[in-house]
Amino acid sequence: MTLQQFLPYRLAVLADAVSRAMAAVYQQRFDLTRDEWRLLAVLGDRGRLQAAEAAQATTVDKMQASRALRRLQARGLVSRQTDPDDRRHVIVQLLPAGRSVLQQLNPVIQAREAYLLAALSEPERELLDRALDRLLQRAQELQQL
Amino acid sequence: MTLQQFLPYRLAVLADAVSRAMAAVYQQRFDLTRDEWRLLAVLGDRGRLQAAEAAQATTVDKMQASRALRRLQARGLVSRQTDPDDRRHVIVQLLPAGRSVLQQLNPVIQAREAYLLAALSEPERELLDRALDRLLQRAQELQQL
DNA sequence: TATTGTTATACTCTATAACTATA
DNA sequence: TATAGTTATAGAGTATAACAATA
Repeated sequence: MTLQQFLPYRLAVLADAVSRAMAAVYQQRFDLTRDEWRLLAVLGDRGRLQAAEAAQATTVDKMQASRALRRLQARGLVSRQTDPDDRRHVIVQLLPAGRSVLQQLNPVIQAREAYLLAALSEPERELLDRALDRLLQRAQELQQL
Repeated sequence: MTLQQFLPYRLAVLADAVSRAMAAVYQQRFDLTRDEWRLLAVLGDRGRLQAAEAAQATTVDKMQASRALRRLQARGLVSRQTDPDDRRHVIVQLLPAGRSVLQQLNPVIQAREAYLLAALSEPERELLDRALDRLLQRAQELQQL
């Protein structure tokens, strides 16, 4: 067993390095946490969502999502309103200030992603794409044992 | 920007799932943390090391490594001795009890890794191997900006 | 009785830096 | 003065479960 060749270790080291490279952008420029950024990104992409939907789409658990959304609301980046049709639901929506943050962040974030992907040829990218999906599926199967 | 297609997000989700699938093994069977397991694995592979070398090889920082190694020593899995040639150095070495833990863990851990990799063909595995290296290199470049 | 979201709490992890001893 | 390792400490993140409001 060589740790340096062990796939779980390599994935952890890579994900950590990539995550830091991205976090540096949204932390330094807008003082956002990873959860806050993910929630903003999902709201930017999919519009109004229930809190639970936003949590699921970002793989942030509902408790952390609740706190992150409250911070985003306090900063005027999103709105939170109880759904009149089912008053247990909270509808979350991006506000103009939140959209502005995304519009400033996205070019930088996407440029960094593009720089990473430029390490690979197009066929390699497609294969990586499929490999990540398949590995995730198997990892989730292992977790359920 | 779709979070679900964003490479850093996908890597984070995958690494987390894979990490949990492995941690379940060494946590439940031997009450080891991730850092403790990494240090044991490196010591099993490379024999006696200075504390700083062990930390570097596991990407665990020296402070966390110091604590993890003390816990491993308290459980009788490793020994820590000041190097007589330079009394600032601490030499860490796997003890028989530590080797026994590794011998019980490794087959299970490696079977899980093999199950993950069975999702890919041999040429795909080779490509993934190179892709992870190249992506890591670029991620580290981005971090230094 | 079940569901959505919030609150509480304890625990772990992480980051920064100060400190000790050796060189 | 620099290095290896340890200790201290505060802050962030995580996990579990209890709770209130609503259905």
